Amino acid sequence: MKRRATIKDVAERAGVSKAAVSYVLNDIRKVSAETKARVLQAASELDYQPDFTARSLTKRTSNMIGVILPLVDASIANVMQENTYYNEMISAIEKVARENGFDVLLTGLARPEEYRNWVQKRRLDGLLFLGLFPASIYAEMRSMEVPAVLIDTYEEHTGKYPSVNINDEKGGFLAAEHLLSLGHENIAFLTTGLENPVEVHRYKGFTRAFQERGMTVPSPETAETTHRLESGWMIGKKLAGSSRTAIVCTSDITAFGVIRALYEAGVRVPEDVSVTGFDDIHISRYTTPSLTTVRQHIMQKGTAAAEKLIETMKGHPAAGETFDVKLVIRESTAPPKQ
Amino acid sequence: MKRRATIKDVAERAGVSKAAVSYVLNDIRKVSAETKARVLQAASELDYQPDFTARSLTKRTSNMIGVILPLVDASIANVMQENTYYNEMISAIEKVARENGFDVLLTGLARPEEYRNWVQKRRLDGLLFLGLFPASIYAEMRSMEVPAVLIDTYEEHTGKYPSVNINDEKGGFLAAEHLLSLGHENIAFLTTGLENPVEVHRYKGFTRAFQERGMTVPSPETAETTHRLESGWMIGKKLAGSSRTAIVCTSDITAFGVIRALYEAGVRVPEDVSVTGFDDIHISRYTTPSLTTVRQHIMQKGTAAAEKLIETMKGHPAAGETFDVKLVIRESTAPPKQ
DNA sequence: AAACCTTTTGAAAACGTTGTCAATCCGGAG
DNA sequence: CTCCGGATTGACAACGTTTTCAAAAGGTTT
Repeated sequence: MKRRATIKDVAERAGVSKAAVSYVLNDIRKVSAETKARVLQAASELDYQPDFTARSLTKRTSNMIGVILPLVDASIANVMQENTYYNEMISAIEKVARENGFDVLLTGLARPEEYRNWVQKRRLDGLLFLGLFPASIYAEMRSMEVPAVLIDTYEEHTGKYPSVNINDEKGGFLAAEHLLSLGHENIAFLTTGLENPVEVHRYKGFTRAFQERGMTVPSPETAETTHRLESGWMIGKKLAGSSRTAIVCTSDITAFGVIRALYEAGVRVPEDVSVTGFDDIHISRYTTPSLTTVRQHIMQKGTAAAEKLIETMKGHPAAGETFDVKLVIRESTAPPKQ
Repeated sequence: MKRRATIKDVAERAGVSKAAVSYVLNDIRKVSAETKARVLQAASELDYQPDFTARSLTKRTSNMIGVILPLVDASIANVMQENTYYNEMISAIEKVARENGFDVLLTGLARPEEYRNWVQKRRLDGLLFLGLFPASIYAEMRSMEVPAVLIDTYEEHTGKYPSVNINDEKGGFLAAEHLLSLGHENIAFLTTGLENPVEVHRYKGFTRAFQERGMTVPSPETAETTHRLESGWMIGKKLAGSSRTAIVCTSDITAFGVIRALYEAGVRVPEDVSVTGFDDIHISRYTTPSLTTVRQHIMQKGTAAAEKLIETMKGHPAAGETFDVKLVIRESTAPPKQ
C-alpha cells in the first residue's frame, strides 16, 4: 500500500515550492510557462490529487452540500420510505452536485440545535431542505452564513431563503375543477395536515373551484401521518360508506391507499367513486385504474433547486422559483353514476 | 456572526493546554478529576464542538461512510428512480450511520478509476456498495484499506468483502413452485439480465422447481434495462399474445409493468395470467390486484449491512449474511383457467 | 533529604493544503 | 554601472485537531 502523493512530493519532484504547485493547480496566479509545465508533469507522474480534508481546513469549505430530510419518529424512513417522489428528487440533486464537483451528504437531523453544529463541523458549503421543518430551523440558519435552498416550502415562512416549489394552489384547483366539471358535487379533500403550507395552498385551490361555482366548500379530511399508503387506506375505509362520490388526495401515495380501501369495501373506482392524486410519480401511470393526478415535474424541481444552490454558493444569489403543474387525466376519474 | 470556539479557546479558558482538552474530551488518557472538571466546564460554556475537518486531517478518518449506487447512463436516477427498494435501503443505512455518529455520503461514480481518488480525497471510513458493479472495482478496492460491505452481490465475485444478500435461489424457487402447484405449466421468467448473479440465482431456483417435477425449464425472457416499470411493460406487451399462463418477475416494479401491459391488451390478472413479483415493496399490498411476491426484509438487510460495516470499521471484521425470503400470496396469482 | 516511582501535564510536531508576504530575478532606463 | 519596476517564486504561517515526547508534580521509600 503505497502512500498517496502529497503536494510536497509534487513540489520536490518538480523542483519548486509547495506554493508554486498550488498556484499552478488552482490556476490562481501567473506562473511561467516553463515551471507550469514542470509542475503539471510531476503531478501527473505522481497521480497527485489534492486532499479535500486538508484543503477544507484552510479554505473553510468542504465541497459538500447537505440534503436534509425531515425526521419523523427519529427516522427519515417514515417520510421517504414509500414514495418515489424522494427518489427522483435525490437523484436529480445528486446529479447536479456531482457534475459540479460536489458531494452530497444525506441526513435527517433530530433536534434543531444540531443543525448548526453539524453544518459547522462538516463545513458544509450549502444546504438543501427537503420538505417542512420547524420554524426555529430557519432562524438558526439565518445566524449562520451557509447558503440554502428550500424545496416545497413557502418563503413567507422562511424569511430570506429562496424556495423552489410548485403552484400548489393551482394543483388543488385543477383536481377539484376536473371533478366538478365531471358532475361531482360531494367531494372529499384528503390532506396530511394543514400545518404544512403546501397542503394549505392545495386546499385553497380546491376551495376556489367550489367558490367560483358558488358551491359550499367541503371541509378537509385529515390523515394522521405523512404521505403514506396506510394513511390513505385508513381514510378510504372511513369514506367507503359515505356519500362522497369523489376524493381529492394530496399525493399519489395516499390516493393508492384510498383506492385500495375502497376496493376492499366493494366500492369501484371510478365507477362508484372517483379519486385523484398529486405528484404523478412513475407508477401512477401503470396501476389499474391508472391515476388521474396533478403532475409536477419532480426532477426538474430537484435540478433547479440544486442549481440555484450552487449558483448561490458561487456568490450569485438565486431567487426562488415556482413551477407549473398540470392535470393528467387517466382512469381513476369518471362522471358520478346516475 | 461570532467565531466558533476552537480547542485553543477552551484550553485558555480552562487554563490548560490544548492537549489536555483533547485528552479529556476524547477520554484518551488519565486526567485528574479537577482539571477534567475545569475542561468540561469551559467546553460547555463555550459550546465547544470539535471540528471534523481538522480532526480528519490528523486521524485520517472522516466519520463518513460512502453509499455507492451504480451509475447507468451517467445517472443514479435510472436505477433508483422508480423503486422504493432504494428508499428503504438508504433510510435504514442512514439511520444506523447517524446513530453511530457517522454521516452518509451518497453517490454514483462514473469510472472505476474515480473510486480510489474519491475515497482517499474524502478519507471515507467505509463503503457500502448497493447493487452490481464492474469487477474491476473490487480489485481497485482491495488495493486500498477501506472497509466495505456489499449489498446484493455474491462473494464469489468480490473476493474478500462481506456481502449482505438474500436467498435468491429460494426466492426464485418459491415463486415457480407456487405457480406450478397452482397448475401452471407454461411459465415465463422475466429477468433484467443474467450478467447479474442475483438474477442468476433467482433463475436457478426457478429452474429447480421445474426439475424437481421433471418438467422442462423455460428459457428466460430478458428485459432491456434495469428494474423499471417500462421494462416490465414492454415484455408484458410481448407476452400478452403468448401461451404463457404465468409470469415470474424478478422485481415488483417490473411485475407492475407487466400487469399493466396485460391489462391494456385485455388480459386479466389473475384470471387469464398469473404474475409474481420480487421484493415486496410497500405498494405491492395496495395495488389491484395486490401482488403475490417474494418478500425480503429490505430495511433489515440495509440495517445489517450498515452495522457490519461499522463493526468492521471498528476493527471487528464482520462476515457476510444471507437473509431468508418468503412467499407472500396475494391476488395476482390463481390457478390457470380451464 | 535524596532517590525513585507514578501520575499528570504541556510544548511542539504533524496532518496537507492555501495564502501572505518578502525575496529574487530579469530587462531596461538613467 | 546602478537603480528601478515588474514578473515570478519561495519561506513560512495558518487552519484546528491529535499525538509524541519529555518535563513537572506529587508521593514513597530509603
